[in-house]
Amino acid sequence: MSIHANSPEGFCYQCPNRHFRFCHSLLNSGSDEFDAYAVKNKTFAAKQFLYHQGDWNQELFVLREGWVMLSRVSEDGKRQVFRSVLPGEILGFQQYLHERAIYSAIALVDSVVCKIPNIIGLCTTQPELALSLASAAARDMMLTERYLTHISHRSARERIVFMVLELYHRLRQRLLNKHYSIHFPLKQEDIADMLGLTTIHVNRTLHALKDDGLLEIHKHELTILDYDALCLLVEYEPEALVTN
Amino acid sequence: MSIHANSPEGFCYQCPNRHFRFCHSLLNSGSDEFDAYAVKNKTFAAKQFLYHQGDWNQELFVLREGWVMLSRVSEDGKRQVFRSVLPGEILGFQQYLHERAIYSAIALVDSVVCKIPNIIGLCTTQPELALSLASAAARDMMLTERYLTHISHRSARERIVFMVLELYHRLRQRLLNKHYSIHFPLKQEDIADMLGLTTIHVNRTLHALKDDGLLEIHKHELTILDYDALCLLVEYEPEALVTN
DNA sequence: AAGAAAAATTAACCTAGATTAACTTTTAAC
DNA sequence: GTTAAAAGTTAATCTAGGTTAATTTTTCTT
Repeated sequence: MSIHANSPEGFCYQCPNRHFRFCHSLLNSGSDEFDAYAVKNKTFAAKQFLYHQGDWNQELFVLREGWVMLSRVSEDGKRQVFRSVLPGEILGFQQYLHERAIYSAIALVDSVVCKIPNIIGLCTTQPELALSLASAAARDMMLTERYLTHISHRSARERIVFMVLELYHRLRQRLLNKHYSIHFPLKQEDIADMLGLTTIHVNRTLHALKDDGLLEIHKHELTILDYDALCLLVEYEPEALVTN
Repeated sequence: MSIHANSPEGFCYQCPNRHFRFCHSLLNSGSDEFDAYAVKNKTFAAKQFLYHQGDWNQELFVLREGWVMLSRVSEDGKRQVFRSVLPGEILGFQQYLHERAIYSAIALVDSVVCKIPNIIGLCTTQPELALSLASAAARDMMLTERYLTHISHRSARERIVFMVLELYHRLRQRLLNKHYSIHFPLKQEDIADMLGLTTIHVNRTLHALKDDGLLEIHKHELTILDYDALCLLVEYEPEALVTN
């Protein structure tokens, strides 16, 4: 007997992400096929890996709370950080194409993820769910394409500003900002590996940005000091960030 | 009365892409809901735009033959080339998220595209189709993420070699190579705008690659002269390129 | 609270690739 | 087949960001 996930007994009932498209699709399926009790939620401590590159992992996760970073270490030891996964976003879908994960997922802060069992099976009976999966994939695609644009053609300063603005807006969509501040667990080395810079140059540039009164990172807290100036600097269009 | 798309009368019947996942899903739906005659195929001459950035376009295309390039011009006039769309690949799904196209699609050679009408409606009744759409999105995502890795952390030479190897493998999957050669319509300026380099430096680097006996571009034909050396140079793993 | 490890910072120097400016070859148009 | 425009080529100079190396600060451990 399955309990409807929308009922107060359901684990999803009080989840702040329940209105985002993918969760919404899961919960509001016409039938009772989706059982919120079947969602195994799991807590990962900071610095714990959800999975490693090369793992044979076939699970789809939704990040309920926390901050997960996707990165890959290449043969020559260099590390590429792909992107951050923020609350309400999906991870692990890539493995349905490759049998093995091409990157590792690490929790940067204590995080809670929901493992969605048998997503393919659910999609088979719920086309709307499959479409929201496609939609989530397309959104991630867009984020990544935007990164590519802003990273391959821009200066170090612009790269950093772009990254900051994007994370800020994604968190603000989830109401996870405090005015112009966000909790920011990325180390300078993470920023460097994400943007293709050296930690030394990231450090230099962050200081310059602070001196110019644009933004500041202090004790894992990032504060935007001059929002308009930052948007102007990188032609940032917040509206391009669709909600999912 | 709809004619089953798999029948010899169907436009798809003799399409070389019919076995790729998305087309396969369209054609092999249990029902007769998908009518291959409903597919409007359209020819675009070289240099013609399929759509422009900013267009309000809600159509999903499959590229039947040719070569389409996705690019965007930013406020300051710089152009970013996102990627090439090759035969059998999908384009236009991005617009289901944004109402407007964030980039332009231009045919680099004479191209034929199939416009899939009412894809959302079809997905509603055919979950398998929605899943293959999600799968295609995830594949494109992976291509783009791979680009990101290989572009943001690598030298000009490595960037170019990576791009070449990837295009070569994608075309080879479609049997569109001639031994180690492919038809290559990208101009040096396109390569530069794709990789975040200047045309001058692309030129220099291409000459160096030719002098080193690695690869050669001549009259829109690209020839890989030393496949193994190229793969070694960028740690290229062809198997990472899933078929879709 | 002390010690060790991780992260951030600073400075000196160096190189890959940008910039500027011609010039040549190829392609397209009439 | 001529001409104009586009694409490709070459060289000289310059700079953003990399490299190396050392120091300081912060964060974990016990």
